[in-house]
Amino acid sequence: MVHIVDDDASFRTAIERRLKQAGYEVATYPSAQHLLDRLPNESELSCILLDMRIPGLSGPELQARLSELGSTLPIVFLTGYAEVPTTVRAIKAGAEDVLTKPVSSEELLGAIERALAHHQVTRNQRSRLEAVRAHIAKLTPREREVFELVIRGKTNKQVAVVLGATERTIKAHRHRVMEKMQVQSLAELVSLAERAGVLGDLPGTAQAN
Amino acid sequence: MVHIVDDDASFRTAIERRLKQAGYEVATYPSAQHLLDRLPNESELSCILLDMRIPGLSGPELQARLSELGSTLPIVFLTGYAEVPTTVRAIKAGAEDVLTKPVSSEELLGAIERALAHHQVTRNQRSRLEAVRAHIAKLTPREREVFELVIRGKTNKQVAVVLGATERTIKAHRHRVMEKMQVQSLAELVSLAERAGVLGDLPGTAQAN
DNA sequence: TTTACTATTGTCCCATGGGACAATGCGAAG
DNA sequence: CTTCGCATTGTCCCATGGGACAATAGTAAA
Repeated sequence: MVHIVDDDASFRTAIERRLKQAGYEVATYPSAQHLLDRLPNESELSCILLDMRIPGLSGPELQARLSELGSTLPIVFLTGYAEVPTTVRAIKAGAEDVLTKPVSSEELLGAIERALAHHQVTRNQRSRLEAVRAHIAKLTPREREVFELVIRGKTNKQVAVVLGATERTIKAHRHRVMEKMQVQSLAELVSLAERAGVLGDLPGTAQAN
Repeated sequence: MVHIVDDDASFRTAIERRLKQAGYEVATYPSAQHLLDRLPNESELSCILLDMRIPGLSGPELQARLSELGSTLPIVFLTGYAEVPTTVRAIKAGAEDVLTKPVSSEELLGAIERALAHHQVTRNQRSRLEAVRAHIAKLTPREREVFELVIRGKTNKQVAVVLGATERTIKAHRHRVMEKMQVQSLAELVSLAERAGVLGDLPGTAQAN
């Protein structure tokens, strides 16, 4: 599935025809706002073919907006002019590719293939991450506190002191944490936390210049 | 410190003058090979100002070469022509920025500032990573095996079975692993392993399309 | 008010982790 | 041949983790 955003109707249909012929499903949008109004389903394998210069929200602006909304849809930009600074910003902001019009079918299809392949990977990573975060979200405030300390290597006793509770209590919370996070060992718990970005930077390795 | 690679001598000296005036130390190289011959010190805060088109190894080729060599020096490309595909590749390959000639002092100094700031961060991350890897490298083969299993949540008993040894033996190895890795808890050990990329992808979350 | 969730703490008991002290066997480097 | 690093295993003992069973109390929702 490819989402085409371009204000030029004849261009849209031309590209649409090319992509459909290549076996892709296509949805077209005359403006960024049209796409925002019908946000593509994140879970469907797809990418966005986005014109850099369009009336209303510009391509990069739409990219920023989607990013704010947490979208991971890969974006392939199309631009009529070879604007290096814009290209640099777009790629650094995560665009999959930037193509110049007129674009050959080879370039176009290649870029779209890469974008879709990339989306597939991203989507999987994302779903794992969200699964972990969902589990964390189900922890009660107290359990969350215990969690934070446990993954940093604190023993039950140490956690008990910090949180002003009995070791026995911490044991109970810890047990529920392991349960809710669906892990069998401390190692797994730390792995998940690390991958979910719960553990900030480790102290002690700071380095001035 | 800024390393300038450009085949045009007059351009080199012009830029050199501008940068020195802005307070930077400068080293110039007439070709990619000259820079490779005197590889800049990774530990010094610096960046490379690299012309895209130079005789011999091209800019992107030098970039690839440095990358292979494990360099993390940030690269700011300079190009006389607005080549979008090349720009895209350069940025995706990790270039800090791509500027078009003629370049304003504002652009140039801004890009260099960002590159140096980025290098500072990268360098710190890198030194931490290397410290961890250095520790791992000091493990004996057997200790390494124990390490791999322990960070995946295996108990001493389980490790013992897998490696065909007594639980007591594993305990001994494990003890030395904790010692050599300089950590006090399993949680820290897992954190380090995770950050060093020792733990591959977790099984069980695969997802087909 | 009754139910449900959360936080808290206890005791008993067993499994596991980890330190102390000690020893054996093997292969490589000197 | 001797020294050194590595792998191996033992016993004793204590600290810590974790399951089972049980209970109290406050708060918020139904």
